[in-house]
Amino acid sequence: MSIRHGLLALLERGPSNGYQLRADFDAATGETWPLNVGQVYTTLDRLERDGLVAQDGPPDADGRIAYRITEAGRDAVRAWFTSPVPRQGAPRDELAIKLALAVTTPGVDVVALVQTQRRATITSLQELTRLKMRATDETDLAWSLVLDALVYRAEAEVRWLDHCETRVARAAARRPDAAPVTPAPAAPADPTGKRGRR
Amino acid sequence: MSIRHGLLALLERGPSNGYQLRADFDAATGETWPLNVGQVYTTLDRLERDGLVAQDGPPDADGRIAYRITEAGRDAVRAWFTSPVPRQGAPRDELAIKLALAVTTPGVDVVALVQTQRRATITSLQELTRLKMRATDETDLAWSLVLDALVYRAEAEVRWLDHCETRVARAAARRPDAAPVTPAPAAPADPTGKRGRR
DNA sequence: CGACACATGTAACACGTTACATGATTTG
DNA sequence: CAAATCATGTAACGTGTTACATGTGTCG
Repeated sequence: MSIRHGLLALLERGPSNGYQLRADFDAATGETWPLNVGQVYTTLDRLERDGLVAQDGPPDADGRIAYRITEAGRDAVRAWFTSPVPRQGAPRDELAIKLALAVTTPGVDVVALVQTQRRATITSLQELTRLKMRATDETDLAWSLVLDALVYRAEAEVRWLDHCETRVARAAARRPDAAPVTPAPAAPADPTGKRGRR
Repeated sequence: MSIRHGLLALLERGPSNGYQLRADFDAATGETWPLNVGQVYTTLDRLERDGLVAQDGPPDADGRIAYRITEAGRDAVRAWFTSPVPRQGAPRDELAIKLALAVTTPGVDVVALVQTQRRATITSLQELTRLKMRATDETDLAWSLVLDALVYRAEAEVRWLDHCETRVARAAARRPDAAPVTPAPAAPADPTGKRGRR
């Protein structure tokens, strides 16, 4: 839904066409999440269908089709900007899920997993600081803030990974667990199941 | 893709059926991202189509259809657990996009936006600490780690929001900008900057 | 009996991605 | 001329969400 709202917000700055909107969107987020052009057109169609934007006259001499935001669209933008992003609507965190399953799956080297991820996150963190040198406050506040968001998140991820490592180590110490590597043949797996957790 | 891999990982612990898998998935993540049952069945179909799982015999007396993981599926799980989650494949951060567009859209009260979001994040942070009291290391390590991930992320978000506020204020001070807000009824403007937290 | 948990599935829809197709204009 | 850029669009596919339909078994 970020694209919908993003395009709407861009259109509040004045009528524009799909190609231009895409460029503006990419510029605003510093090409962090590049936007496919086709996506822009389909999204514009849906926005028009929902009455949030309207074509601003016929295509011009160069074939450009300008869209303008409607009153309903303006309301939607206002609502978007004045309401917080819902916390429970947050997308699934792949890394968190992976770790949650790793610690409950026998034969997974959780420590190695954490280490690998940590290295990857640190690397992207370095990449981010390299990018940040090019986006100073002056030139592009928006992009700079987006980069900061990624940095803050990555840093939190590293801290969380370290936290996980100590927690896992502590849990492993508490009860000397099974063999740390995958044994080749499969487990028997109790067909009488029926009872789950909870 | 987290669901695919999640179900695969659960199946590596032994054959199971859709209903049970859903319960296990929810249990592993502490009902943080509840999984729709129907989704499980369609995902199992796709996994079977791709040769990563296979039906483990005919339905039993109670109508249960057990699936088991195949060798290819085992490879996929191993690959998932041994490779880091790609940083550039990260989903769009709605909050970051919103703020990036807010600072480049005239007539948006960025400070108010930040404050509103901050309050919401703090609230969900409190909710999380409340939940954490129920998930101690002993009872459920996986859930506890997931909650920690959310906490770390939320804390980072708060820090980032504070960071944004000062950055925006500094930028606004540097160049006295256009009309600050849509003049709704009682907008107490507050040119002193709303400084106070942290 | 009626309600509820168990268990499987389908249909409709929204969103996103990739890839391709079509033209007009510019430029080396 | 050939290639790149501008600009619009369509098709196919994967994934996710919600809602509904169906049937069995259990229990108060």
